Amino acid sequence: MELKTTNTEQLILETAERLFLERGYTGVSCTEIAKEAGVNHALLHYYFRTKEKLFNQIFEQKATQLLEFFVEAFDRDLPFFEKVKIGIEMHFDFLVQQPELPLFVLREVVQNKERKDQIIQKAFPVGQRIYKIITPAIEEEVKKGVIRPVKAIDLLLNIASLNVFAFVAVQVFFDIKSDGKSAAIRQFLAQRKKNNVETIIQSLKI
Amino acid sequence: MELKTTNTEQLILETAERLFLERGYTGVSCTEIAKEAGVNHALLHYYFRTKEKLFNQIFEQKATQLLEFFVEAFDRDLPFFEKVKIGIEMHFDFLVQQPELPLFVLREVVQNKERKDQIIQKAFPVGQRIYKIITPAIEEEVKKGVIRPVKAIDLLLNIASLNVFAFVAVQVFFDIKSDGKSAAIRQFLAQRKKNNVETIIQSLKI
Amino acid sequence: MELKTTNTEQLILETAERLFLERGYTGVSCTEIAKEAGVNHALLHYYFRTKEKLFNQIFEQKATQLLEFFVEAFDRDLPFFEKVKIGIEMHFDFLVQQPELPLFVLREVVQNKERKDQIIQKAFPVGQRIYKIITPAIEEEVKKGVIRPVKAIDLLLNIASLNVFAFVAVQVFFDIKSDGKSAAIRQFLAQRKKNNVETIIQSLKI
Amino acid sequence: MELKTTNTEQLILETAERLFLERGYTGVSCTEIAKEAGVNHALLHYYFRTKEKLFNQIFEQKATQLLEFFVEAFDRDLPFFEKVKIGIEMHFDFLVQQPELPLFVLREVVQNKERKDQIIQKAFPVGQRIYKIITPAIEEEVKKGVIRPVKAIDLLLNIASLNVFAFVAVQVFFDIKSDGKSAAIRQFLAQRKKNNVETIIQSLKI
DNA sequence: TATGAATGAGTCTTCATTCAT
DNA sequence: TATGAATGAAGACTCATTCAT
Repeated sequence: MELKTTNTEQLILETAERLFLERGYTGVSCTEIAKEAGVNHALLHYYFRTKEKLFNQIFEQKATQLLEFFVEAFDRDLPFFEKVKIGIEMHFDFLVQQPELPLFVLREVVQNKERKDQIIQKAFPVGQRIYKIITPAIEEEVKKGVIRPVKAIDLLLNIASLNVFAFVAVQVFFDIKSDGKSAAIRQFLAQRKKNNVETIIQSLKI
Repeated sequence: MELKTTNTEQLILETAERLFLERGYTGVSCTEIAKEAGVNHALLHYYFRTKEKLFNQIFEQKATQLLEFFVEAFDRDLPFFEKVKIGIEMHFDFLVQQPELPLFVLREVVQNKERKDQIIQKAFPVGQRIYKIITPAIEEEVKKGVIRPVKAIDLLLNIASLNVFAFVAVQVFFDIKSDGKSAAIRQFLAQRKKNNVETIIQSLKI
Repeated sequence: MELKTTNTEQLILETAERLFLERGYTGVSCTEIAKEAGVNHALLHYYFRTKEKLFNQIFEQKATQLLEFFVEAFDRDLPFFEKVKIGIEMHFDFLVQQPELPLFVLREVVQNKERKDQIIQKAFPVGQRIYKIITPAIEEEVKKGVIRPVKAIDLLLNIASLNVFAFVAVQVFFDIKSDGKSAAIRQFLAQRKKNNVETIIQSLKI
Repeated sequence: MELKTTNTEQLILETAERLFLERGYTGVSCTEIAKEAGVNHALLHYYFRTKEKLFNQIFEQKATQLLEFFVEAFDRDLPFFEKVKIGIEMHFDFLVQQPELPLFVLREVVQNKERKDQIIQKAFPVGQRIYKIITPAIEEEVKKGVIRPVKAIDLLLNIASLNVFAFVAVQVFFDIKSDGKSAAIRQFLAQRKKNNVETIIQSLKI
């Protein structure tokens, strides 16, 4: 809704986003954000009032992205196995762009009651939408005898587990900051992507 | 070696463990630990010198537990599918005891280079041990034509993904602290445990 | 270069100078400096970052003053005995303005290796300059048969000893802070000034 | 008067003396003294009650030594010039044994009103004794026409200045702790000792 | 005599925030 | 819009001291 964001405001926001994603709310100070962005640290409060408000703005955006993209990935009119395959791959590719995203959201959700409530409220409609997409699709395939009966929630959690954990693992095993997009990382992720699709597809078959 | 740890020292350690598991290194202050434990905060430095040392003591123990138990779970002389099933279940049950453990370790590993290196060093031998257990078991089954060819690392990551993520999800969806072991949580976890075993087993079949 | 120093910054600096001169680095706390200056003690760190940096700024200035003035005192184109007499008197008069200076510098130099190295580096060129002024002057007088042969370094140390010690003694025997410039102190110093000139001059004669 | 001092008490005392001489009252902590002495730091309070009391005990002893030895040096039945020469040399040799002593005493006296009063009280009778030794000796020589008229107090301060300052200078120019008794230090001190005697003697002559 | 445990006060320093300009 | 100055609260940590054993 906020149509006009100054360059400076945007700069602060981007810097804060980068640092918060790296080290979380408590791990970053306002002074550091300001210094990194090259602005006076009083300015940060001029634009965002408090650290909490600045953080929440970023957090809300990021959490929303994470959730909504999960739905989008599966919201396609395709044959069932295609839908699942494409969905997993799209979700995975989305995370490639922002590998720090899932752990960032999880970390903060778990640490802060308010944010947990906030995200659950947001997750509920998202969950319903995706549920409505996946449930009938599963039922149809089960009726056709192509897949074994599974609950939609389990399937979705399985996908989320495998995809998200790939990026958590990447952050544990590799130095994402300095390695950037090294060949080793790319290879590891490619393998996990392929594995995740196969694992889910295979696990559904009778 | 340190056979005698005072009651007070133990009390501080336990309090610190609880708080650190909840909110991480940067999210907890020494003053808070001391207050929560009901002791003077100088005492905390008397026993542990620095916050870092206190934290590391806890972190190392927790990370070791997490890693070693994963191996133990699969280090059993059983038929392949049994080994996998029992392994997943044991690992899952272990996490039930300490649902905050995986996110705690992941959080700190990702945030702190030193701790990442520390845990990778520790993870390496553990990884090798489990790899030696699983690889020949897989090969044998593949030869028998019972399972499709999969890499051990992929299988293990799949298991870790599904099990760990169940507890991350629990922390997101439920209020672990106050709910304690509510029926809803128990039910959710029971369902995920069953699902995880089935998903992995099914995904292996040809 | 820094032309503008706030009133407050200057106030802190002056208060710190006064207290450090009185009681040395370890004898004064940041809190005390702030309280004495009537400012919040966070402000002290806002301007100077650390106690060490604040102290060093003062110390360097004071040590430089002390050294450079010693040279200046003797850097005059005068007949030998005049040069010595005027030099001693100028140096003495300089110390009258800042009686705490020599003991302050000596105290910190002896207590802190880093500062010792720092001052020795600074003292070296100063020493050379004054050496070049005094040595030929002595040699000439010796050749004329007016004074006995002495080493420049000994003459200079003798002067420094007598002058500096007068102010150390003043601090021991009198209460410089409350007495301020009492008659007793003035008289004592006048007598020492006269004595120092006579002692040095007499000691040079054949 | 305290006849029995335990080994441990003595050990603490010696350690404290060494550290206090090096870095002064505020520069040393009780914990450090105890650690250095290898004893529990509560023991230090068992023996000496407070840091202040421990320090004062050492300070008083050291200050007394410093003062009394000055008298002793000149309290000899010798011809005037011999008395002065021997006195300077004895005093100088005494300081060789404890080069840190004068600066230590001066530092603490200046920093602490109580200790200043304490030492002045002690210095008074000492001063009188030495005054009574030197004054008539000077008068006699003046009468004989051998020396120019000087005040006893000036002569004594001159001697103290030259001798003490030699050891202050040694601490500034050399690294007394690591160099120990290096050749360079020995040479410097030998030269100063010779210079001090000559300077004083020459300065007295008509 | 000796020590481990405990503490209140104090150390330096950083924090998020406010305000006048 | 932007900043330098200012502050109270909190950060980790050390201090001298006490006390029970």
